[in-house]
Amino acid sequence: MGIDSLLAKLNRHGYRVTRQRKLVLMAIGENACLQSAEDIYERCRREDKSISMPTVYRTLEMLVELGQLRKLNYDSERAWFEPVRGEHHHHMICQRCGAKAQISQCPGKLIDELAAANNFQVLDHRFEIFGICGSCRGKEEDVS
Amino acid sequence: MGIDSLLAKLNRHGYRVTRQRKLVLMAIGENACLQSAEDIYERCRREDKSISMPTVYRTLEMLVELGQLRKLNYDSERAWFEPVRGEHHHHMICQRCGAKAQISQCPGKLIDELAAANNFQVLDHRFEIFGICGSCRGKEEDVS
DNA sequence: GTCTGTGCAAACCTTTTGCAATGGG
DNA sequence: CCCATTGCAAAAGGTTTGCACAGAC
Repeated sequence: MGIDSLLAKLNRHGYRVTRQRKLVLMAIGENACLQSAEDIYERCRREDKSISMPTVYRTLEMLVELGQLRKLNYDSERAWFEPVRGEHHHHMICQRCGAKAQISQCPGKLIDELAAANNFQVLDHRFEIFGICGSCRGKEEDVS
Repeated sequence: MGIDSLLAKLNRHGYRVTRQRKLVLMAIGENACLQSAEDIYERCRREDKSISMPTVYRTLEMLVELGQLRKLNYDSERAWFEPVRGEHHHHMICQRCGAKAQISQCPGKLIDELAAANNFQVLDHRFEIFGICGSCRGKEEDVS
């Protein structure tokens, strides 16, 4: 979904289209991968120094509620956000360089089986792999 | 691993065996499922009111480093801890009542395939299912 | 006796909130 | 014009740290 259709969607839901909301949407759209609120704030400030952190957080919260943004908590440091678009996916996260690669495979079949077996209504799921990415492993070999 | 052998392990690693560390180990041992630092603190205080929150956190950190405790961050509220013992498992978490059921199935095969395909060295992984548990679904039906 | 571990208080850091001023429709 | 939205400053809340004292070995 492009920025314009997202802005139209805000409008349709009774939200006002402001300079700040456009900035946040652009910041998210530029980078398809996981970003922290701080990342998004910095990206917005490159365009307009007057935007504030509370506004970024409030906009992110709104987008999560509208189903346009996914919020992930996989470490205790901070929350991570990514646009909901394209294929469903998960992540492989490098603990050395912080690289976040998307993986299209999902243990969905396993989830369905578990849900059926336990009469559990699934609303969401998390699947992440942590370790050292190929690039960092290459560098390790160079050093040793 | 029982409390005594854990205390012996602390000793072997050069840590002193203190009243507070015994309390934390007992608190963790009593409850096999996920607990927050606050939960563990309260459980300790039932035995001894003098234990402090920083000590609980420092002990939890030590146990994570010793590989005796797993720390999970699946929400933005707080961290969750569980003893590392018994079978490897994941969790189904009820977003209504907070119940945390262990699930023995693990997408390990998928993880191995992805690691091999991407030259990724896997150090850890997360897999959680969120939704409404069977018990809460039952109550829902009663109301409607 | 030595040096690790503890409690207390305060700091930290991300995220949220109260409020008066701004600006979108 | 009205009221949603904003920026600022301050609060919140989980977690960590500095420091002097207590206690394990």
